[in-house]
Amino acid sequence: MFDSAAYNEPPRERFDEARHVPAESRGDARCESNWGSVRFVDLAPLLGVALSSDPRFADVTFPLRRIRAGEVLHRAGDAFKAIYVVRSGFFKTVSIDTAGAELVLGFPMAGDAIGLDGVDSGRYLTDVVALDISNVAVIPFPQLAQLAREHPCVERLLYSMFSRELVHKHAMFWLLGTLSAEARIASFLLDLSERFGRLGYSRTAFALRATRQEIGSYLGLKLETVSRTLSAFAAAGLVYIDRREVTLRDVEGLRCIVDPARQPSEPPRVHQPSPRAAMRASRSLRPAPLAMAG
Amino acid sequence: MFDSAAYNEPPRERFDEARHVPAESRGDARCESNWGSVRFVDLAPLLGVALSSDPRFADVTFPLRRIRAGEVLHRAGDAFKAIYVVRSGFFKTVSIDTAGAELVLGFPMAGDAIGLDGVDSGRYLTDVVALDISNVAVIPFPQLAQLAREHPCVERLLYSMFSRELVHKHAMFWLLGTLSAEARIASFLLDLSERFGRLGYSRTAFALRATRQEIGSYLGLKLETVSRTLSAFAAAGLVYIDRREVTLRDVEGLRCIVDPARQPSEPPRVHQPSPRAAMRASRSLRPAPLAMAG
DNA sequence: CGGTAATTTGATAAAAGTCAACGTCTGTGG
DNA sequence: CCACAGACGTTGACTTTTATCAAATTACCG
Repeated sequence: MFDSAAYNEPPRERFDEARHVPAESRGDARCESNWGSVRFVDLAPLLGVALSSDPRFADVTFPLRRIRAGEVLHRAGDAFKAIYVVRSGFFKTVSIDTAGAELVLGFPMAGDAIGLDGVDSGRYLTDVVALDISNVAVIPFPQLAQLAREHPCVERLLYSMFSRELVHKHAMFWLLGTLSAEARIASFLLDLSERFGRLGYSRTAFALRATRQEIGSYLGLKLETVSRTLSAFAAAGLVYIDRREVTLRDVEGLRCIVDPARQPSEPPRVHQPSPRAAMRASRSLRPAPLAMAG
Repeated sequence: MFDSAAYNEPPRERFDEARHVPAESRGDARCESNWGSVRFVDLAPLLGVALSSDPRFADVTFPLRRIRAGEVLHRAGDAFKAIYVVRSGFFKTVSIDTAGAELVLGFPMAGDAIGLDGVDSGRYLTDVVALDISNVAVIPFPQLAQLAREHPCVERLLYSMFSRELVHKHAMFWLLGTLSAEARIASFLLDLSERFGRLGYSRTAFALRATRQEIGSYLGLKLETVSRTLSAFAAAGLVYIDRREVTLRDVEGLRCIVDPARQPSEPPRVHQPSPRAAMRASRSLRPAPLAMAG
């Protein structure tokens, strides 16, 4: 029913074989010798927390795992053994419903934790697929739980990871429950901008790793609506779009689309109509702007 | 902007005064002597978990708090000191956005935990308002965290509470991202039915404690759409509705509306058209059934 | 290079929102 | 006890938004 089946195919095995890693080891931590490891204390800053300087942490390391675009980090139903902390790259988290339709739940990137949804049942609830070459730290959950029992700072780290899920939940309720298609997409672009910026990348020029369909699934929209809205944003001068490359040209304008109450403020350079006026204009490329409301 | 302001008003204080509880004590645990307490081991079954028979649990009790309809359990920004486990009653969890609009995030009822969203930041992120007279156990979080460190079963309880939030998150993504208004409302009714049933109440007759507006906010719909859809369900014979009293007359039919792939199966008693056909018919009470698609 | 997936765009239909009016319940105070 | 105010709910007419269907174009992978 879905044409993105390629993502769900097992990746070609010959690379794994070439590295003398049995295919079955995908999904667990045995591949550590291949891709090195990272010290816990070095991982913590990425997660936005500080670990105490307790010397016992000096020895704690976690294996790294490299994932190529299209490969699966874990699937729904796999045994939950570890959570993953993304060090680089880009993923999609998806759930396949009873009818086989794919629902994108999130786009984890560097600094995000993956796999917490398996803690309770002992099985992951989602598929996680890399959309770009990625690198993750594999954190065996029993080990993390033990560290959390012994160290208040790790306990707080664990709570913080859960908490981010709840913050994301609230943000998405708001997005899906109250925003128009335009506002959802503006919000999505601003969110990516913020996240890339926090990681040290450009806040205004970045690549969408996801297809229009994946973006639409995440935002509760159809792919055509995503495409049209991006085109309209481009026509309004808010962004420049070249396929999956995005350049934000008027961040404040995008913010105004998310929150109409916001003052349009002065545009970045040359004279322009307000972002919302420009959107209205570019929208009515269609028939005629008969904007005389009763 | 919102007419449900009454819920956000502080409840009349004279009752509190009559009980010699200062108004400031709403929101913390000082009122324990008024409403008794509950042993942890007696609370656990409600949460769907078993506690070990460790004798150290025998002494652990938590204070109870009674909340009347319209009263606030906690507000966004309040200091996070405790989580609450609902023993009886019905709440709404709401977030107020920058424009002052209210967004309903959930309807906690018996067995649900409230307040986990404060764990990370030390402040609750939401307002929680009782929609019915309710009774909650107040679980000071530092105490729970300590128990979790010492007892694996409490640790798992804590993970389980977070996990339920994630399951709810996925379910709501799916609801808000992929379902029509009809399917959302059918899904909502079935969810309430299931939750009431699990608590030992009727699965087919219950009261909506929330207004149409609150239900709509939760489901990402306008109150008129909620009202219309409930009326259409009633016209199709799927439910009987009297104001906030709901009787489910065709649970299987509601399931078919949520998941059209499902076989309509034989209707409960007398001959009826398929639920979806009935819905189509009752919908086109409006102009005429000109159903000749090109 | 060729085939497939991804994207864009248009025309149209369906869904849900908006605005408006009216009905109904409830609790309060005369 | 009844009248009334205000919140809640229902329904209709109409508009706007988004989905659907279709077709053409472009990019990417092998």
